[in-house]
Amino acid sequence: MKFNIKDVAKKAGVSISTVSRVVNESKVVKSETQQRVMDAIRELGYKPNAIARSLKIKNTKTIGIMIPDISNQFFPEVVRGVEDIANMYKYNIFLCNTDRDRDKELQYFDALEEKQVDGIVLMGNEVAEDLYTKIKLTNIPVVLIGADYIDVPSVSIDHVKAGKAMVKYLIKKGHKHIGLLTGKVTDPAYGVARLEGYKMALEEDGIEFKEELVIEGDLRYKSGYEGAKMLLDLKEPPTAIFAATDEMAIGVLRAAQEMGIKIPEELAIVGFDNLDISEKLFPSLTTVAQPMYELGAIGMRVLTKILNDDALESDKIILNYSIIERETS
Amino acid sequence: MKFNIKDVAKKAGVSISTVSRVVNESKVVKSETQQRVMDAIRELGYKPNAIARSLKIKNTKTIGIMIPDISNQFFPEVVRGVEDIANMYKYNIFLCNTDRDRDKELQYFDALEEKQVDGIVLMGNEVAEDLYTKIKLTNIPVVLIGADYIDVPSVSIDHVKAGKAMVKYLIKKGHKHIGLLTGKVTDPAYGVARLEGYKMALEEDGIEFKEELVIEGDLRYKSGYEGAKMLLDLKEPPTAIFAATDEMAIGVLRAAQEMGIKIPEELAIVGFDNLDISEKLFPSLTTVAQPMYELGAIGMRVLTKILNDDALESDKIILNYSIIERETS
DNA sequence: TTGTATGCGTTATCAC
DNA sequence: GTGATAACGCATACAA
Repeated sequence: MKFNIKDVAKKAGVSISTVSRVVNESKVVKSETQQRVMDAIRELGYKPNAIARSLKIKNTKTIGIMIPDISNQFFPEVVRGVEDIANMYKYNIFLCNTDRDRDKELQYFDALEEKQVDGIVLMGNEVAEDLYTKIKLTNIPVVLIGADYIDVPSVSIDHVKAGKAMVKYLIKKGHKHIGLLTGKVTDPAYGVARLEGYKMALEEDGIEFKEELVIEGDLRYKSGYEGAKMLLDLKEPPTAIFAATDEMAIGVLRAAQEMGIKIPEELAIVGFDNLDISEKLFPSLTTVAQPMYELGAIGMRVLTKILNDDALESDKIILNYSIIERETS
Repeated sequence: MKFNIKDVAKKAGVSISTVSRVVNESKVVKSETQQRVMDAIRELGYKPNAIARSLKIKNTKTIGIMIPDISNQFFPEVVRGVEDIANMYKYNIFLCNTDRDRDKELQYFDALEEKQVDGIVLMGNEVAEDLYTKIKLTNIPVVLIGADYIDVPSVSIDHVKAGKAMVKYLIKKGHKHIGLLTGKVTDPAYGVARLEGYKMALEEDGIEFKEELVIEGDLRYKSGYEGAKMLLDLKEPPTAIFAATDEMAIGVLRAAQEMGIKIPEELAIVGFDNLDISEKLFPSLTTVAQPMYELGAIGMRVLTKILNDDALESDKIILNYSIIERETS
């Protein structure tokens, strides 16, 4: 039922080397024998065994992608970017959901190494000590997406600048009392960067920073919803809320709408990421767009360059963000 | 920098068979030598080469999953289900986005075969002739998710019954003039099944079927939005719209809200799937829940059973749907 | 309990 | 142009 190169060789009356040559499109084979071999291949339904091939040639045309969770709306778009480019260069990709769990990360990393992937694209904002050690120890190229704080090729956006730009946009709109729903203060991109951008924008415009206007969440819907309720229950509630992710912003939107607050007249809401859904909501969400697909695609492109020993212009690629003004502001 | 079993053997002063035995946790090794070998492994940072192993033992602990598009909200949840179970059984998964493109499907299928995956999970409502031929020809087990119309193990829901149930729900709510936004009439699940269920429900309640109330779309947001506009522009617009997917329903919602139509007082909107976002909208969406995670998880579970030669109770597993009543109806 | 030797399906080097 | 043959890194039958 399943044939190998030997079977083909026998059937075509040639040696396995010749079969190998035609499979690998070597030019030296006489076109007549080539035809015979191709006939045999077709008749037997022969498929080369990529495992055997990989063992010999020491690459697998396979890469791994580690992300926190594919069911979080943010990541599918990135993965799609990776996959499209990977496919273009004939790579297959192993998908690994880590849930930001240290053990799972290490476990998957080991599995990817053992399966001899040619490269790994890594996503998730914090890279734990242990994982970083592994990255430095392995000879498998790793590229980081969405963050740039370790000594590894990466593609990301400038989160501080982006956050700051959004707050400045709000200020220009006349807001002086702006709530911030941020990520964990330990999360470099969605926690510290967002808060830093927020503070910088306020400071530049001489607006006082008020502790009670910033609430730490976990970037998900529920914490956006709950954070908004807290903010909106303040004696002096904000006139605008900046959520660290669109998902949180959707929670804010829902909370505000439940309370009968008019958007954007009584409350402006802005998010971060530009999820696919954000423009489909009513009212549609103002947000800072992260080029998610490009993050993935360019990340993978960088990886292919590394794998081809092509020169990289830079180890750290910074992509542009943009503020998308819609109906919630 | 990269060591193999031979290096470990030398370092530990044993043969490669012994190293192989401790790596594979064979019980026969004397605990003293086992310790020596483990020390050598640790010191060298040895990682077994899964490719070589696979070549020898003829399985790869790898499966492939083919879906139309990971960036369509429906699939990440399914993939997550697959991955969780796969991970539990120590499988890694190749992610393949086919875009419902025939060529891509064939291409990926070939690639998965060549890479010797142990099994394939297939999703997407139509299985093209060519692909089906390949499935029947290969000896790699394939399980189908979300559809059950070919001679392959599958897990899905009863789409006709589910569609019918939703329409009956609408009728019980007092609606007699119900619009249907369906998928392509060639799509077994989202096209024909939805229409069939709709017709059955109407018929049972003696409601006349009106051609102009059903519009064929492509299951995506835009076609929901546009379909809704057409329906709502009718001289006698429907009092309820049943969209074949939540994504379409979100388009309907947006269209209605733009037109200032009160939901659900003036128009009920119901969808299908129960996407994560659907309960977060305002108003939240009434829909029939497809157990997406379970579809994936159980599909993968079936695959592991096949791979272990465990008995399958049934080749065709039908999961339950449920109607989730929320604010749009 | 451990070691030797063979083969998994390829590619590539070297002859012819 | 083509064919033997030796790796690739491992698991395992068999011997010791």
